[in-house]
Amino acid sequence: MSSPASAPHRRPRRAGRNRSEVVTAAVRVIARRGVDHTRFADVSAEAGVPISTLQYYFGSREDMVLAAFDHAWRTEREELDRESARTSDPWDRISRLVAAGIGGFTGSEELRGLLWLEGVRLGVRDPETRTEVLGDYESWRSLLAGAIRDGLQSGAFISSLSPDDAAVVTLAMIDGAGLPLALQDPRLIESSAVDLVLHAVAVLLGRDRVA
Amino acid sequence: MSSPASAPHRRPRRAGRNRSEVVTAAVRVIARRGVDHTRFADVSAEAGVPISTLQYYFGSREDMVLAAFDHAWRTEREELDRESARTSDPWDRISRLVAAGIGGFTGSEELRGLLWLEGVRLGVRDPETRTEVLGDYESWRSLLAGAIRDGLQSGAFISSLSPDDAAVVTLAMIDGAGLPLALQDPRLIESSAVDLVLHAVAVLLGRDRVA
Amino acid sequence: MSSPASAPHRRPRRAGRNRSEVVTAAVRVIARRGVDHTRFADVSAEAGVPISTLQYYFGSREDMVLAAFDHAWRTEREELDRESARTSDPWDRISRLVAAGIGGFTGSEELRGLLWLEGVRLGVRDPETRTEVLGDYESWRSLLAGAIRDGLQSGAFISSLSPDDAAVVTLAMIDGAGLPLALQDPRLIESSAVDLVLHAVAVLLGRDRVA
Amino acid sequence: MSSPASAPHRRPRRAGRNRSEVVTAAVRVIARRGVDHTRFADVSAEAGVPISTLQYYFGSREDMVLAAFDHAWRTEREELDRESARTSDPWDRISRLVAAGIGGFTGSEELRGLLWLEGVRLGVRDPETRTEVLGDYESWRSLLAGAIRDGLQSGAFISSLSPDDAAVVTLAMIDGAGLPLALQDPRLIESSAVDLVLHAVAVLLGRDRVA
DNA sequence: TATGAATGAGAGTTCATTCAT
DNA sequence: GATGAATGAACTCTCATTCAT
Repeated sequence: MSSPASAPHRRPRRAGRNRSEVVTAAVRVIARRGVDHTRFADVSAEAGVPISTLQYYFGSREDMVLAAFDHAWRTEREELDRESARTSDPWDRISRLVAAGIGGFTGSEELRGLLWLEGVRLGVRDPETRTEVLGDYESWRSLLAGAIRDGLQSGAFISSLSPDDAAVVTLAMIDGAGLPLALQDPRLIESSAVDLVLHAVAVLLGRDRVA
Repeated sequence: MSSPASAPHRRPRRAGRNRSEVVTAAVRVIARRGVDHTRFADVSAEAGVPISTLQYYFGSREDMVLAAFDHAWRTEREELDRESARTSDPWDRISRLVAAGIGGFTGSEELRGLLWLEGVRLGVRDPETRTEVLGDYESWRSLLAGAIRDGLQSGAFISSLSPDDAAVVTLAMIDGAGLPLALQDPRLIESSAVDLVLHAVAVLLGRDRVA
Repeated sequence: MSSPASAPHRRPRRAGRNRSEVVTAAVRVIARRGVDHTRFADVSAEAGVPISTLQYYFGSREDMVLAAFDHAWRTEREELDRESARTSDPWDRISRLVAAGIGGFTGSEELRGLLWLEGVRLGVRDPETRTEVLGDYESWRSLLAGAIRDGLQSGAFISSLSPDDAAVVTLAMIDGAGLPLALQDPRLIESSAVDLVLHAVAVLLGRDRVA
Repeated sequence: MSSPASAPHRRPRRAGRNRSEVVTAAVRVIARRGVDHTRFADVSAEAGVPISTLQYYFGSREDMVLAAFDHAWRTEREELDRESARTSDPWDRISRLVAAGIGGFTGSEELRGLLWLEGVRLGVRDPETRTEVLGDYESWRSLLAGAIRDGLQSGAFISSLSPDDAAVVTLAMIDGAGLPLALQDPRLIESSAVDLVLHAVAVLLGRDRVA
């Protein structure tokens, strides 16, 4: 393509770029079809590269799956940090996190919730994945706990629960409300689910004591 | 039930009895290995019957899985009803339900939580299963909502949430706390998880106002 | 059920009658689906009796097929004799036989031709069946040869072929025209096929020398 | 065809070549055992390649069968054209075609007749195959009709049948005589069958008026 | 005499993987 | 660095058959 002589790395990104495109394709397939129904052939079709190329990139099917999850966790963490950094107000931060968490479970384009579900399911049986999923839990909890701690210190919140415990419960509500949303439970639609959880969290944090 | 001493049929209704034993074997395998890794061979080994017998009983692998889930949902519902009927005190009933729900996710013998997780995962993609899972959600919610309503009427609880909404949130906490428990999250062990959720529910229902 | 002592044969025909109904059901299924696609299940459905009853009647699948063919050959022979006995005029007899033979290959209700084809196909590889099919050939040829011989003796026909050879050729034309008819060859429809073959046979027997 | 001494590809187009060898193996097995008894295992043994390779080549058993028939029809048509082009004399051409047609039904090495029979049997029930078999019929008939037309025009033949009709009848005799030959009918051995049919055709075409 | 329950054998299909370019 | 050809392993499914009643 260019300067074949002087460049020490002729196509430094080409391969890497293509590989990362393939990874995101794998992520999409896994979220849509589920880990156990993700075949090389599916990812091959989604990414537009031959099966043997996938194997060249990842080695085995299992390694492809792990690479996809690895990429997904990392991406999610970055997005989370970015999202929660957009405001300093504790309740605002919590609201954003709750909305983001529950939002991951709705809509046919949104694959985060499904991918998380696949991760949990895998983690229940596979120790390696488990560690990664628990890391994801920790990211969420620490962000939530941070906001809660700030609110308590500022006097905006009052709670008999420790910030960490409150974070655990809050995250539980996000996940526990997200799953029926993913199931299109007629009892829950996204907006009301977010409101409901936020209402409960507000009670928990003594934020509605004025009401 | 009781064969009157000299029954002409030595083994009463062999087929039906054996089939139901096989179903519970299938349930165990599904919970342990996951739906997608449940082979005829696995159930065959667990139940001690040849593969072809499984096919004779169920027709196809998929139908075997459905039969297993069907059995599991039905069983769970019966157990739930029995459990919640053991006391009339609203808070007691809620405590039992929370403990039962979260308890389903712990211990290697306990398969309910894992089976539920498989059901959710299936239901996300399969409409038929989805209906059944949502039915399960309804069972839980109606029991919880009933207890909450009783408590509100008796004045034991005070809440700005409707009984139905409070039930939704409570169930979300059970499920959302159950999953990390199934992942053996070091942050949660069973007893503390139950206490934590109960504490949060108590706050939600204005039960700790005296405390 | 009744007089268990004196009657030497309690239900002398019941079984036999049902068995023969089942045989004709098997014949229909074989003609429709082909020998190799005829399952116990198909005959069971067609005859309305359980599979195990078929096995009780015939022993094995193969024996069921043989019984069906046996019945079919016998029936065909009787019909042939009856058909050709209905007239003494040689050409009339030939016409009837040609029309009957070719007619067996047309229409969705007519299964004779298909059954014969199955028989041939089986006979090519199975000596036992082969003998039966060749017997069927003999029946046709002797009827045809008889008519031809009569015609030659009466001076109605003139041919350089022996009656036996002429019969062989005539039967070949019947079968050879029947197959494309069974294939719904647009080039052949039943009436024209019969006319065409009869025309050729007439030429062969010097019957159109006046024309 | 000829590799120019030092070709960089040691084995030229391995895939294509081997595949076509496998197809002919499939043709042999089908003719010998019949379509419905042709298993992957049989062709695998005959061709000396693993079953999975057959599936890689053809996709499914059914497609393998179709590929085999496709190959066989094409081959037969080419052979027919070649055979009939070897002489310009109408009667010679007819003789060759009759002999070739009937010859396909005799001898244990000769598989054409058996394959044709399988095709007919399949075509009776499967529309796709039917079209191909009827195409085969057309090839034969057009060659025969061409020779007959030539003979009529040259005055060598005289017939009250149109060339097309005469061709239909001639082909019927070939097939109708071929089947009992395939059944090893003691009444017919190859040479006499060919002579007999040729005699009949000669009469039909008014060729023996001199005799 | 007739039938339901249970099972073994045999076959096709999917899919990851290995190998050679 | 990337890809097509080929293959073995694992699994489901169909179906005839055996057994007991």
